[in-house]
Amino acid sequence: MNFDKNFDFAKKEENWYNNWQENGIFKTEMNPDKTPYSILMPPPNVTGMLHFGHVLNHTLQDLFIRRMRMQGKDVVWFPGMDHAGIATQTKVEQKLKEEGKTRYDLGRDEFIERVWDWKDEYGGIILEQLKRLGVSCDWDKTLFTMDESASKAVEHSFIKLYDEGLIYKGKRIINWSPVSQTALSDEEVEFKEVHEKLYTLRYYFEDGDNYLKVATVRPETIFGDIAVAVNPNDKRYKKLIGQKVSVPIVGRKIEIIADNYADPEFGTGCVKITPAHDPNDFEIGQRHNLESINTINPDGSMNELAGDYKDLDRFEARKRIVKDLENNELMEIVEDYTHNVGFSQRGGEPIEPYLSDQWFVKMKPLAEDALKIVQDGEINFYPNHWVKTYEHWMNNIRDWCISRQLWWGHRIPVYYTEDGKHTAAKNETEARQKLGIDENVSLKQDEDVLDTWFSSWLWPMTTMNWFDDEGNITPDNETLQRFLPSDLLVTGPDIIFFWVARMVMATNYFKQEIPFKNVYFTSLIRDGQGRKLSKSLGNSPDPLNVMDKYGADAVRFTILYLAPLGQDVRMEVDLEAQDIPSMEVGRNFANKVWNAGRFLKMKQEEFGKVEYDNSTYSKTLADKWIESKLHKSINAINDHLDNFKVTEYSKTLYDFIWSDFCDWYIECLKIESYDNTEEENQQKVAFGIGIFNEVLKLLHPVMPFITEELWHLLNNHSDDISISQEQLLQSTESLINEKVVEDFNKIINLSETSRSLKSNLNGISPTQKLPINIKTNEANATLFESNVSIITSVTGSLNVGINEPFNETIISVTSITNFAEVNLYVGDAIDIEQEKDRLQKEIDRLEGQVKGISKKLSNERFVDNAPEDVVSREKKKLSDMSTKIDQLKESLNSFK
RNA sequence: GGGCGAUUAGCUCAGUUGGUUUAGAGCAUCUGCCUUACAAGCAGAGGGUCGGGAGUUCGAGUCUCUCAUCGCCCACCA
Repeated sequence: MNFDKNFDFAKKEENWYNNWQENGIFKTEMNPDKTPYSILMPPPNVTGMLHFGHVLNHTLQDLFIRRMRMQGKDVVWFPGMDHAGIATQTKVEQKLKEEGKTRYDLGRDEFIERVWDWKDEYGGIILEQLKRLGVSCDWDKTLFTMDESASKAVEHSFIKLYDEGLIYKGKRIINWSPVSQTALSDEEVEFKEVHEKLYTLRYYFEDGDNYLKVATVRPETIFGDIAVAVNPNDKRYKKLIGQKVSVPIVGRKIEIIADNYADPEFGTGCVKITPAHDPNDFEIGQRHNLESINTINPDGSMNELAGDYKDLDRFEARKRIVKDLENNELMEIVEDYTHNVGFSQRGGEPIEPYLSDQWFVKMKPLAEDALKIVQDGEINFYPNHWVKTYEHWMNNIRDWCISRQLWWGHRIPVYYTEDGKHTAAKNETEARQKLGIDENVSLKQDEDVLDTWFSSWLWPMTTMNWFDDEGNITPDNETLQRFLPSDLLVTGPDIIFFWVARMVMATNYFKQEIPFKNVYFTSLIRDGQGRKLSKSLGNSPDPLNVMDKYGADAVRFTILYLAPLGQDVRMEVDLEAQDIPSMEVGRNFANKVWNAGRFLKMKQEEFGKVEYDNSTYSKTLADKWIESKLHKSINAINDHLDNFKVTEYSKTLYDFIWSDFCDWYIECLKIESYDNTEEENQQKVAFGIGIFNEVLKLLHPVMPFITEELWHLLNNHSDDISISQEQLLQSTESLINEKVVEDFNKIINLSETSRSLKSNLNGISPTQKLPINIKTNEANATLFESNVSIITSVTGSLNVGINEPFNETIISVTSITNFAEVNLYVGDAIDIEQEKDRLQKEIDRLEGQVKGISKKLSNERFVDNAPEDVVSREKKKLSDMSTKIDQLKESLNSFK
């Protein structure tokens, strides 16, 4: 037999993936006779590397896509890649730095060319890594967010929003990254608690004797001070309003103004107002018509207005100023102070609130519909509690800063005349038309590019050919018509605002559609200490190493098995070994499946391969039982996946295959084959393989490789077809036979009872075969007689008597089940006192329970209020237990 | 400050609308097995006052309130 003892995943997984691609197994069909099903794949960053978040994410998506394909749906799953503005530009700039150059040395056009070169050479490694995982998307449809079609979509939507008044340019306080030297959106800033100092400074009045105490954490911004605010109701300062004080060191005179923003309870109740460096101060400045003085350069150093401190980094400047204030007795007090400061989510550098001209999207009008869509249940979130987070964001939405001071990205399609007139347009010609100027007037395009998410929010449309490859709008094309909205989006809750919410807005605004019907928010994967697995923490092994060790199937299975809906997953990691030991769950399971297949193949070769013929073969109890179990499992699987309960789906498969199919069905097949003719055995094995083929299909969506291999080995299929083209078995209610299940459970129960009896006896080896006798009613007796060889084998008995007269001459031990009394004839090798003790304990335990149930039943309120079936169940329990107690007492007495 | 989620065996987690004797599984532990698909396996065993308290109910791991601890998100008063 050409069948290795273990599945050679290292070789086979790669072979099968190549095979699938060569044979176009994942090609989009566009078959109008089938029901459409689509999943919107989140595009990874072009700079990205595979991490366990991707593994979970794409395993889930692939599970649903493969399953739907096997349910006869016309599936659409398109991969893509995000140009990742800042990340990519930073990568290339770092490379240039090694050559001793900056992007300014190259100029814009040449720099962008270099980025494209970089992209061609290093970009998109992650897409190759995803193939290792086995994802079955249509690679021919891969879209890059900088491709012509996607870029035209960006341009089109910008112009439309601009024309309709939803995009505007304004001078605002934005989040500035001094490292990347660009603006960031609010979502890209993370607040962290920091321990700093609170400095109380002296702002002297014009008399030169008295001073106002003003607290600040940023003394370096005094150069931008324009006023001091006090609360109008603060009695201490009421009469000072309108007076002037001088800024320490600087000496400039500023006015004391009244504003409710000043909290009398905090600090001294006086706030210095620096509109260019604080969002709240900016608003106060607007209210009071104050000037804004910017004293910091884009790189975070002080500018010429900071006098002696010019060119110092703002933090260095702070230290010096503090010292100088102290030396000049301008410092009242320095206290420890803990507060929150914004950091760049990407680079981790402190963010500078910075006054500058930027482009914004007006979000309120877009948010109204987007909120309603989710509240009305047009889009379902799994788990549902994320709706609250979504609502909160939508209700408190702020305008989105979309301009970035970068070169890599979609350049803002706005053209300016020299005198400052501007409009958004596809090109200069269109701009001239819109501005009503003639072609001699020179135009300049905006220098900035758009936030990467500005192309991402169009993804549901751009991936479906909203614009074609030549850049023409094709809103009525077949893909969009049939597959928008997508059926499912699988993503992490960390990008609910960045992406999910904005896609709802954009798709609704531009296409009057919802982008997707269901959103599955994945678990977060954490290490043994509960920390998120992340590159920056360096606490994550490379998934590729883990797959090398356990196989992609095992990793896929384990991660679904361990990742419940809405709960984070903790996995112990071994960084040194680049290992996640819990992956053994999947590996062991894969091995189990493999060996079940191996056994069936062995039997097939032993007896000869035939077609299963249900007219000649008569099914045994075990056959009917496994069929019932299979169809029940199919129902359970459907139910779980309809509700996105993937953990339960994988547990159902695991238990069915391991406990039912391997532990019981295969064992029965072995035993039954001893008494069969060869023809019967051929049919029996063909039947068993028939069941196993259905199992493989059910398992294929989560373990695509091993199931493909086994399906081919057992059925001798040629390599150009795939199990993924097969149809999943539908459950047939008539094959679910509860009587059969009940009967078979009795056999299982007999087995467990006698094994347990035996292994708890001193002096008897568990492998020793002994005679047993089963006392039971007539119906059960018939059942057991017709399955006596199975019972003999699974109970490990020498022989099995059914309702034979009790042989009192041989010492026996007894166990009482709900339907039978099992006597194990042990001879005199056992410790009788120990056995008596065991029986007495069992009697005591049961009597305790009988007492409880009797009490319950004598409670009138229980009998009157509880439903009838509950009461009768309790009554039956009571009588069953009493019978058991009697039987146990009887066997106890037999020792006396 | 506001919101969300968690707390069940040594560890990681199940536990469906309250009602099945003894609250389940995997891992780990202990005992015994190389039984001819699988030692990545098989058989058996031990281990839990379901975070604390109160309440509703005939009946609570499950519903309500409260407290505690942990995690996450949002806001950001110098």
